Amino acid sequence: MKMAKKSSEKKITLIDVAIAAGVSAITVSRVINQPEKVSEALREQVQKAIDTLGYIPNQYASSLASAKSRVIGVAIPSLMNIVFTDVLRGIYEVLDAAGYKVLMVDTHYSPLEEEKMIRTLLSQSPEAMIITGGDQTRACQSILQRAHIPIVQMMELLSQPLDMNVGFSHWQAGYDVAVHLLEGGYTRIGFIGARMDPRAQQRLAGFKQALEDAGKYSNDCIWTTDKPSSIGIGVELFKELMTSTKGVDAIFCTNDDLALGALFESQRMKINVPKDLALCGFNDIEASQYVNPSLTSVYVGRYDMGVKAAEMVLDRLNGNVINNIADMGYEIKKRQSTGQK
Amino acid sequence: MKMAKKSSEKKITLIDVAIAAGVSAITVSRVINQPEKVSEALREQVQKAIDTLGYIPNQYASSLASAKSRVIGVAIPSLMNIVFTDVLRGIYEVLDAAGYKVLMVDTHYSPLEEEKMIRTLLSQSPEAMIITGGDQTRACQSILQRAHIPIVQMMELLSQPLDMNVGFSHWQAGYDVAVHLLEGGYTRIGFIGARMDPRAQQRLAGFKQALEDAGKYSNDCIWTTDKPSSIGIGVELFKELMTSTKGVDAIFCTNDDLALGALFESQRMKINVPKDLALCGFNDIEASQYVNPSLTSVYVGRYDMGVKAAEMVLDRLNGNVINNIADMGYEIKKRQSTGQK
DNA sequence: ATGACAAATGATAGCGCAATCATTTGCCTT
DNA sequence: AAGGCAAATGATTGCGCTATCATTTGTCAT
Repeated sequence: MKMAKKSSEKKITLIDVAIAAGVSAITVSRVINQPEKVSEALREQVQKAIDTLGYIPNQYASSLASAKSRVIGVAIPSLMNIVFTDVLRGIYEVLDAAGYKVLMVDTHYSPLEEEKMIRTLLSQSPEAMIITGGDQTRACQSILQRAHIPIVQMMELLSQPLDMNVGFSHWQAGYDVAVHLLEGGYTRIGFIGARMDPRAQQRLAGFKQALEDAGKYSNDCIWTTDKPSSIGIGVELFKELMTSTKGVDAIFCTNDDLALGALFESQRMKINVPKDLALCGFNDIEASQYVNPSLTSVYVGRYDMGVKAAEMVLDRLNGNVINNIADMGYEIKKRQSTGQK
Repeated sequence: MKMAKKSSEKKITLIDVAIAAGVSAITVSRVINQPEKVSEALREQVQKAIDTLGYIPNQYASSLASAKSRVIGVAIPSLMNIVFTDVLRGIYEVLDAAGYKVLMVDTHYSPLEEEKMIRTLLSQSPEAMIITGGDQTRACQSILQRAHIPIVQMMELLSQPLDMNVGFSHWQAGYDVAVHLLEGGYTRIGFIGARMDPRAQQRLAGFKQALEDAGKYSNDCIWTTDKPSSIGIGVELFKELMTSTKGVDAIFCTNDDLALGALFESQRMKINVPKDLALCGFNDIEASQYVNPSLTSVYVGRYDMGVKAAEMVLDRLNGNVINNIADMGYEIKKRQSTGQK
C-alpha cells in the first residue's frame, strides 16, 4: 500500500521502520543482519516497511555499536601506474565479494604522505590493512603495529615484514634479466629507469650485480630520472642514453612504458631491434606481446598478487592458519626484442 | 581459536586522552577539530597526551555525533579500464586535497550491481556521490534522489541528469570521426567495438548516422562483441572483420586498445596503414601518439573530467552557485594512421 | 573597583545502532 | 494437561564522539 507522503528530508532510521512495521527496533536490526532469527511472517512485514520507507542503514551507528567496520584499508603509491591499479583490482574483487568495503589511499610514493594517509585509514577502524612495500616511517610502522589488525605488505619480499608479506624478489628479477641479455651475446648493456622507487632500485641493484659478476658493468650505461614513468619519458631517456654513450647494444628498461618508448623511437631512428639493439621491459603489460617486434618483459602476476593479499587478509580474519609469506615469483617472457644479435 | 585479548590491546579513546591530559573530553575533541578554540598551553598539553598514547580518533563515533562523514561515494563501471582509473585519479586528487575520503565501488557495467553498490555507498552517509552515466535502474535513481545530496553523473552528456552532469557527446564524437575518415577519401568504412557500453553505443550511433548521411553505410562492416576490450580482442575483431568483409579501407575502433591491436596485426599482415587502411581509435591513450604510424584518436580529458566532477561536488557542498552542466568536449587528434589514401 | 563581555573550558545529552539479557510464545513430551 | 525447552521477540544500555548550552576565567572601560 502506498502512502501519500511529503518529501520530508528527515532521515529514516531503524526506529521509523520499527514503528511502521509495528515491531521493536531490534527486530528490524535482526531482519537486516540475522534474518534467520526472525520468523518469516515478521520478516516480510518488516522488509515491506523497509522498502516502503526506503530505509538505508547508517553504517556509522552500526559500526560503532558492533565494533565491526567491514572496511579494509589499502595504501598504494600511485593511481597513475597500471601496476597498482591492477593490484587494486585484484584486492577489490576478492574483498568486495566477501562483503568488505575497500578504502583506498594514494601515497604518491612518499613515506611521509603514507603515514598521514595511514592515520586516516586507521581512523576508519579497518579490520585489516594492505600496504605497499616496507618503506614506512618508524612512526607509521609503530601505529600500524599498535592497531592489532592483520597487515599485508605487498609488491616485494621483505626481510622483516610487519606481519604478512606477498611479493617477489625484484633484485633477483633484475639479476636474471642481465643474465638473459648476456646469454644473447650482448656485451654493452645499459639501463634506463624513471620513478626509481625502492623496487626499481632493487631491480637495478640485481642487474648491476649480474653485470659486475660477468665483468661487463659500465657506469655510463645507466640512465635514470625521478620523473614519473611514461612512454614519452622512455623516448627521452632512450635518446639521451644513445647519444651520450656509444656502442650500447642492449637496454633493460625498468618498466614496459619506458621500453615501448625506446622501441618506438628506435623504429623511428631505423635502429634494428634486436639485431643492433636488444630491449627488455618489466611488468609485461598487454601491449608488449603485440608490438612488432614483440617485447621481452618480466611477467608479474599483478592481479594475482592483489588477490593473494586479499585472501591472506580474509584467511586471517576467518581464523584460518596460513603461511604469512607468499612469493609470487615472476617469469621472463623471452620475445623478439631480445633475440640473438 | 580466539586469542585472549590483552589489556594492552584496549583501544585508546578520547576519554583516555582527556584523563591523561587532565582536561575534559570535549577539550580534546576541540584540539582535534577546532584547535583555534583552545588556548595554546592546553593545546600542547593535549597534543602531547595524544602523541604519547598514540590516539587515533574513531571516525564512526565522530560521524555519528556530528552527522558529517567527509566521505564522497564514487561508482565506476570497471577498474580494468584506464578511462575510469584516470577519471578516478582526477576525482581522488581533488577530493583528497579537500580533506574528503573517496569510497569507490566497481559496478562491473551492470545497472543491477550498480544499484546494490550504491546502496552500500549510501549506507556510509556520503556527503555527495559521483556516478557514471545515466543508465541506473529506476529504483536506484529513486534512492539517489531521496538521499538529498549532490550527485554528479559523469562521462557522458545526459538529456535528463539527476542533478549535475559532466561529460561530452559521444554521439557527436562518433559522427565527427566518420566525417574525418570520409574526408580522407575512404569509402568503405568499418567499425569494431568491444564491451559496447551505453557510451560506445552512442559513438557507434553517431558514426552510423554520418555514414548514412553520406550514403556510405554498410551493415557488414560493423563488428562488435560484448567481451571486455583489450589489444588481444582488437587483433581478433580486426582479423574477423578483414576476412569476412572485403574492401574495407578504414576502421573506427571504439577505443585505442582495439585500434592498437588492429594496427599491430595489420603490420604483421603487411597491410599498409594508412595507404591501404586507415585506423582511428578513441580515448587517445599515451601509446597512440608514439606508435608507428602514429594513431589517430579522439582525445578526451579523462583526468580533467574527474577533476571537474570533484570540483562541482565541492562547489555545491561549499554553497557556491555553479553551472550544473559541464561539456568537456573532445578533440580528434589527426595522426598518420588516417593520412590520405 | 565593578560590571560587561569575550574567550576558554566543562557538563550533559544524544547520534543510530547492536550486544546483552529478559521475557514471551509455540511446541513437544509424558 | 502440565511441564520443559527452544525459538521468537523485546527492553535496556552503551559504543565514542560532538552539539549545545552552561559555567568559569580573563580583559577592559568606566
